[in-house]
Amino acid sequence: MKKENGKVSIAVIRRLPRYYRHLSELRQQGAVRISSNALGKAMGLTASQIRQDLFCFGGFGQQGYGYNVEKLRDEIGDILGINRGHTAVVLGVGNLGHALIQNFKFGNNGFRVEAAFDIDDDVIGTTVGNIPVYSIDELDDYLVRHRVDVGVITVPRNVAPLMAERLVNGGVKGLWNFANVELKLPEAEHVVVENVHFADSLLTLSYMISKPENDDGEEE
Amino acid sequence: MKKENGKVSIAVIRRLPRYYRHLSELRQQGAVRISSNALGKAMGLTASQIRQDLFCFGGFGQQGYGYNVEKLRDEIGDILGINRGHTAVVLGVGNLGHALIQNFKFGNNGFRVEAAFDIDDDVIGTTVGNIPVYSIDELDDYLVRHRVDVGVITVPRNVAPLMAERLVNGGVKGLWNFANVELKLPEAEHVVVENVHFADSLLTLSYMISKPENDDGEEE
DNA sequence: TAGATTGTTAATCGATTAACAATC
DNA sequence: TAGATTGTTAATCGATTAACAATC
Repeated sequence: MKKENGKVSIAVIRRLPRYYRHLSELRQQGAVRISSNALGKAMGLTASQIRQDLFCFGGFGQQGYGYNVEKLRDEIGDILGINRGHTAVVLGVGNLGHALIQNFKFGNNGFRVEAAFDIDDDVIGTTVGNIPVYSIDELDDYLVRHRVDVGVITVPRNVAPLMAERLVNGGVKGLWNFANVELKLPEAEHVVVENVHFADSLLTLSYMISKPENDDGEEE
Repeated sequence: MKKENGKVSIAVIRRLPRYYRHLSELRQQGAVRISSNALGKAMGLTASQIRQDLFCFGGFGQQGYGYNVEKLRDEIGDILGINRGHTAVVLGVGNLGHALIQNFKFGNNGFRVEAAFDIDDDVIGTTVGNIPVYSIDELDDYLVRHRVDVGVITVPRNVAPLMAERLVNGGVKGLWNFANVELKLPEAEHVVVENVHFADSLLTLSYMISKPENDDGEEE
């Protein structure tokens, strides 16, 4: 029943986490089944798009019934790789690194953070939310001895490219980049970069609140 | 020469901050002119797309020459609303709110953060990076007395919707939402929400590093 | 069975790319 | 002038939406 042959477009992939989130909420609210129509209404998508998206991975529903909330959620979680025991390390335990380690639920997304690295002697040797903080000097050695899937980059932008390179050389599969630079990787290494560009996000918002020259509604 | 009539698509808009960032870097490196071809190569886009994107807003280049780096940067900054003196307040001075206020360069993106709000008595009355922290109880009153364009939501997800509502009722034009929920606003209020969903981002990365069943390259 | 809703193909729409005349 | 590169229209490609037979 599975398909998953033809490359799935990035647009579809980026909707999967949203499906997952909504289905998780529905499940918590005790919903057992949902139709593509109802899910679409809740998420602001067309039912057609949802069915088309899921069709990329095979059929998870049942005609005349709809989708089982829990089953669909779990299937999507599986597709997203939530059950693969992914590991991560955090580079840079400044404000942002700290915030991520302490507040962000890596576990909910299938990741285990196993170590953090910094240059600041004041934090090296401490733990942040149970995660040990090592000197950045130990990074390369650490990567040799541990399988790390993702490096989280929360260092200042000027050192980000260097850190990226070391992570890639150490064999990580992906970079989660919070530094406001486009990382160019050592070629041909086949490492995926996912950027979280705060500035781009805020500027997009800036554009959207700026558009109407006259601030009184009345458009379209 | 300007156009800007037909709705500009969201895909184009989300590329504008990237253009702005790249042009800023080029300018810093001393570049004076650039062709759509060279810019495209640097950014991983086609020259055609760049010209088409800019065409949405009118012509900023010169045939046979290309684009003046500084002029184009400034024009795009203008389009993005960087010179409108936007103001913002931050709701929630936990790890993330703290990190944003201290590390994120709001000013570079045309925003002035004027206040922060929290429920914790330990931070109320203090300042974080020169920004005063008020009690959340004072929010509504504050919004009456100050023009605030954007509310930055870094509170726990369970209180985020309530905060959003209060901000919207207080007259903000946009919400920059870091809480991992889809905010549904009081209808018809015409407020823009820009989400920064860490979880969605990480799960997308998770998908991309999970795909090949066999971990040895060999794809194409 | 009748009703509902999916899986899946076909039609439409929009975004990207190509092409080229205009012009610096 | 000749060369370069844009502005802008046309062609292509891909993503979304519509339609409907399959089937629970």
